[in-house]
Parts: sequence; C-alpha cells; structure tokens
Amino acid sequence: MKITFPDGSNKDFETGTTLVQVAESIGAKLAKASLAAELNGTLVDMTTPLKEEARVRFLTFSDEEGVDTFRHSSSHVMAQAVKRLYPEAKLAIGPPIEDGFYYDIDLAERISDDDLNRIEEEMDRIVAEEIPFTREVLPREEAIRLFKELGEDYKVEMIEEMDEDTVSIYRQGDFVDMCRGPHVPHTGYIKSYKILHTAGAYWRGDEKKKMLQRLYGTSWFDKKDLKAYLDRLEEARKRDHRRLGRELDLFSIEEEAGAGLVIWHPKGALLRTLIEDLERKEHLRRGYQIVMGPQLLKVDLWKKSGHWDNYRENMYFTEVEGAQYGIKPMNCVAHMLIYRSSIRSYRDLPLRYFELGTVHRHEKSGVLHGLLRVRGFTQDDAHILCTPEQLNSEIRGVIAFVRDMMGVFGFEYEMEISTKPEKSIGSEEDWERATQALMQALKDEEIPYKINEGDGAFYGPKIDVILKDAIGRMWQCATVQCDFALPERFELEFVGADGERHRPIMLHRVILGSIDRFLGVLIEHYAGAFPAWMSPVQVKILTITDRSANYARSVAGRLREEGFRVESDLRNEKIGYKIREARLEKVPYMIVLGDREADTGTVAVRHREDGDRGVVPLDEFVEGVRGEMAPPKIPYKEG
RNA sequence: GCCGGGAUAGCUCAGUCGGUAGAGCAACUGAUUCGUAAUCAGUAGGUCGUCGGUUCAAGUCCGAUUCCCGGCUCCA
Repeated sequence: MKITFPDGSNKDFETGTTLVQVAESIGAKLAKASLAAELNGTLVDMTTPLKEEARVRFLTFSDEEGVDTFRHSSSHVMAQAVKRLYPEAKLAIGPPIEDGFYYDIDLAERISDDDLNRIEEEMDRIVAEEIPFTREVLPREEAIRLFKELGEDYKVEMIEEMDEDTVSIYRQGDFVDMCRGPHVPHTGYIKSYKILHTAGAYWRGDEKKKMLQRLYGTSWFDKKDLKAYLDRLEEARKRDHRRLGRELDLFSIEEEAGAGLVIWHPKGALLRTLIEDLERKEHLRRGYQIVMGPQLLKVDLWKKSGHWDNYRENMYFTEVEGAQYGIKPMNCVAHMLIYRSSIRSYRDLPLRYFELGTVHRHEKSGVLHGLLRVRGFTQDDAHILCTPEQLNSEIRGVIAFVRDMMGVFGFEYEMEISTKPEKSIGSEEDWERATQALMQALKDEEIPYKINEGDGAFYGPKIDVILKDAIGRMWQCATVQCDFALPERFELEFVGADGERHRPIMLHRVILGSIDRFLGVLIEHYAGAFPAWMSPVQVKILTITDRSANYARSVAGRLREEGFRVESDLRNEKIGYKIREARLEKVPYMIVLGDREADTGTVAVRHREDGDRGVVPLDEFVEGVRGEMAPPKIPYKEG
C-alpha cells in the first residue's frame, strides 16, 4: 500500500498500519509532534489505520488544523474533569477558538474561581492517565439513545437536527462526547493549559434561550508558549485604554455623571482636538462641506426618518413646552433637511455633508466598555448624496480615505461586506447594484474582504472596517452604507440632465467611526506613547538645579513660539526622578538643562525610546524635530 | 438586558470569628541644589459605592440599588 507525502515522496506500508506508525517510520520527532493528519484531504485521528493507498499530511501545532485539534481535545479533557466533579452537568458545545477553547455547560451549581483550581487538578489527573481518545461511528438513532441515557439533552437536540445518518462520538475512558473530531491520540498531550475564567453564554447564542456556564481555557503544545501567552495577556492589561486613560489623565467615566458618558480631561480633550482638526482639514480637501445639526429634533421628524419605529429603544426623549423631542442617535436627519433646503441639479452632485456629530444612544448596561462602547460619542459622520452613476467612484473615494487615514496611524484592519438581510426594504435591483458597487470599489482599490451574508442594514448593504484592541477584541470603526430609504422618506430629488426629477442615492459613512472608540483603540495601539504630533505634551523640560530655572523658562518660551506643546518640571528633585516621571507620562522629548547648557545656549535631548541623544544647540533641536511635531501630511490626489 | 465576580485613602491593595480603619506609592511640609528611570524625614488624608435591615455592636451578615470587571446577546 503506497502512502504519498506532501513533498511528493512515497513509501510502502502494510494494510492496517496506523498513521502514528507511519509517522514513526519517518521520525520519532514527527510522530511525537503530530496531533492529527489530513488523509486524502480529510482530517483524521493519528490512530486511524490505513486501508489503501493515500495521500497523507501530518498536522502539528504549527498547522492551523493541528492547533484546533489540540485545543478541541483540551476542551474535551476539561469537560471530562467537570463531569467527574459534577456528574449532573450537561454538556453543550466546546469548540477551539483563537488562543484557546471553551466549553458551555449547563449546571445548577455555580462554578466559582476556586472551583476552577479543583477542575484543573482533576484535569492534571486525566492528563497523567494518558487516556486514549477513541472514535466510534453510530447510527443516528443509536447515538440519540446513548445521549438520552446519559441525560445529555443538548447533544440529543443537536443530533436530532442533523441530516446525517451516522454520528461520530469520541470516548476517553468513561467520558463520551458527540464530536466530529479529530482528536490527539491521548489525554497526555494536553500538558500546558490553563482555565482562564468563567462566563455566561446563551445556548445557541440566543438570548431567549437558557444561559449556560462557559469555561474559557487556553492550551499550548509547549510550556514556554503557554507562559508567553499568559505574559502577553499581562502586557495587554498594561496597555488597556481604561488604565492608561487614568494614568495619563486623558479621561474619566464617573458613576456620578452616568454610565457610558465620557468626561475628557485637558490632555485627552487636546488629543481629541488634534485628531478632529486633522479630520476637518482632510474632509475639506476631499470636497466635503462641514455642517452642524442640533442635538434635539422633534419627534415627528424621527417618525418620518424611521428611527421612531426602528430605533426608539436606543433613543433618549425629552419634552419642551409640551412638544416631544428626541436626542439624536445619528446625524443623518439634519443632513436630509440641508439637502432638501433648495432645489438640486445633477450638476450639484455629489454633495458631501460632513459633521463631527455627537450622538447619544441608550446602550444596554452590560455592554458598556471604557471608550469602546459608550452612550454618548462623536462620529466623523458624512452623508454623500449622488447619482447612481456616481456611486462607484464615491465609494472608492471613501475607501481611499479610510486607507489614507489608517495609514497615518499604522493600523492593520480587516474589511467586510455585509449583504442583504432577510428583513429589508428596496428593490432587488437596487440591492444588487449597491452590493456590486461596494465590491467593485474594494476590488478597484485592491483591498481584500470577506463577506457577511445577510448582515447588512435593513436599508442597504455596507462595508465595515474592523480594528483590533490590545487583547485582540475586534471593534468596528469605519463603515460605508448604501441607503435607499432616507432619500425616499424625505423625498429628496435632483433635476437630471433630462430635465426630469430623480432620486439621489445616499451613502452614509464614517472614517474613524466614533472618535471616542477610535481613541480607545488608538491608546492601546500606541500603549499611550503617541507619535509626537499627537502627544498632548511634546517636550518636557527638566532642570538639574534651581540655577537653571531661568534658562529653562527661556527655552520653554522659544519652543512654545515654535508651536510646540511644552511642560516644565522645575521642582527641586533629582534629575533621575524627573526623567522617571516624564517617561511614565510617555512624553516624546525630554530636555535636560543644567549649568553647562545654560552657559552654551544648548539643550541636552533625551527621547522616550532611545534615551540620551546628546547636547545640541537649541536651534538645531528645533529644526531637527519640527517635522514630527506637525500633523502628518496625507498624500492625496484629486479625482 | 442576561450569567458570574467586585466596589475599603488620589492609585494598587490588606483587613482573621461581627468588637471603634491599615500598608506602599502619590499628595502636602521641611531638609537636601544633586547630570539621565525613584534623596531623606515628617504631616495630612476614609460616612468602607448608596439606601435599608439584623445586632448591644456591621467594612465584615441579609436585602435593594448604582457603578465597575469578564463574558453572552446587541453595536460605532
């Protein structure tokens, strides 16, 4: 029986040889590292005996499938430990996820953090026992009977909904789980793991269904990798924007003021202003017009826009002299009124209305999260009204804009297109054309994307841009949405070249999204060490002794004249202490001034990254850093 | 909103069995005038998230509530 390997080589084996034995014949190292294998394109266990000639690829922890297999087996080991300690526990699902795995368990008793240690101890025993994972294939009915006997109601429910005639199950000792597999050969593989925390999770992700207990864990082939991962989590904790926001005195969110309402302190407000100034400048360059709408609009207008019917739950309302008003959750309505305020010709289009609009949304209490999920935030929002012919180039303009802005901050991002959902308005052709326009725009700009079928807004498809925070959570920032509904509801029109009235198409788009959320991600991205142009304090002047105070004041004055943002530390403290504090504040440039510098009109420059840069004349320092102190110039070609 | 955990000085945290509140850092005061990540000494700082209950006595036990943390659902 001939077995062929990925490099094209092949070898003969007797029928019935297992994959483990095949791997061993190649090398003990490979056999030890192989977690599963791909047999003629299908994932199988290493214990699988071979019947006929085949192509084989061994999967180790450096293959994605190998990692998934390993973590999936880890979740089974954890589940077995749980079942040993809590025989009445019912198992739901236990898949691998990025960097780990989880298992959802239905158990009346609450699993506390102390219990996690007990579960880990039980897992240690299971690992030491090196229990083999064995696969069986049962007829569907028999599998249902088995899991009914075991009281595993969730497994029964899943099998009953499956189409297949047979079901594969895996056993490890007295533990049985329904599972597609594959698994590692035995439990002894799972040596480097940790149960991280518990959480609630709805059965099947449906908030109407029962809340189960989810145990999150992580596991690695190597002890070193586990430690590296736990260290990485610790590092991420240090760059958490909520922690840095307090340490750098950027913002606060206070119980007294209300949940999800951000209070920007001077340094944070300055940071925000710098970003907003850049945005205004870039929008004007790209043919947007800056507009501003009110914070409250009458309820009738929200009824007309559809928000009353579709978004009321998320809105705040107030009453003034008997009239009902809604606080805006979006900026679009005022923009509609601006468009409608005069007769528009096709020659006027596209019209691009831009607003740094502060909106308020009533978010459920459990979802609030620092700056990343709040109840009041400012969007860099714009509504583009254009003809159907202009749609493609307008979308491309937005995509290019997103790319340019993300480039400024060095962000990696992912793009997704969300298509027509089940509940939607508008004609089939409109949807098709809009979706094609979005796809074509991404193709034209050579940006890869994935498709989220049926995830679009009810009024149109959208492109979403997703950024990651410090611990890998994904946050949506930029979005481009086609909207047919609002132009219709507000009866927007333009006079075409044919002299007839036509309906414009509207693009709703944000580039950074919520400025607040974006800054949260940005703080984590830079770990608080912002590039000089956006650092609230760009230069901190540190004196060696009181004697240098006057010289320090004159240097500070000169730098301020240059437009640099400067702070001075003239306290009677040792220089090491002042440097330490300035470092913790993550100020990009420190200038150390003592008698030597005062006598020669020089400054001793220290940078937060590379330390002491030596002594230079003040003018030389100014010219040397002028470029990085100014907001970046973004390359932009019109058209 | 749901599940679990939590809230003690500006920050990080300790506080035993219910018996009158503790540390380090920060702050303030004084001394020190110092050359690239923490000088020394002293002082002050708390309605223990809030409201209610049990008790002779509550930071500690019970209930409610607000907010926070980790997830789920939802989302910029």
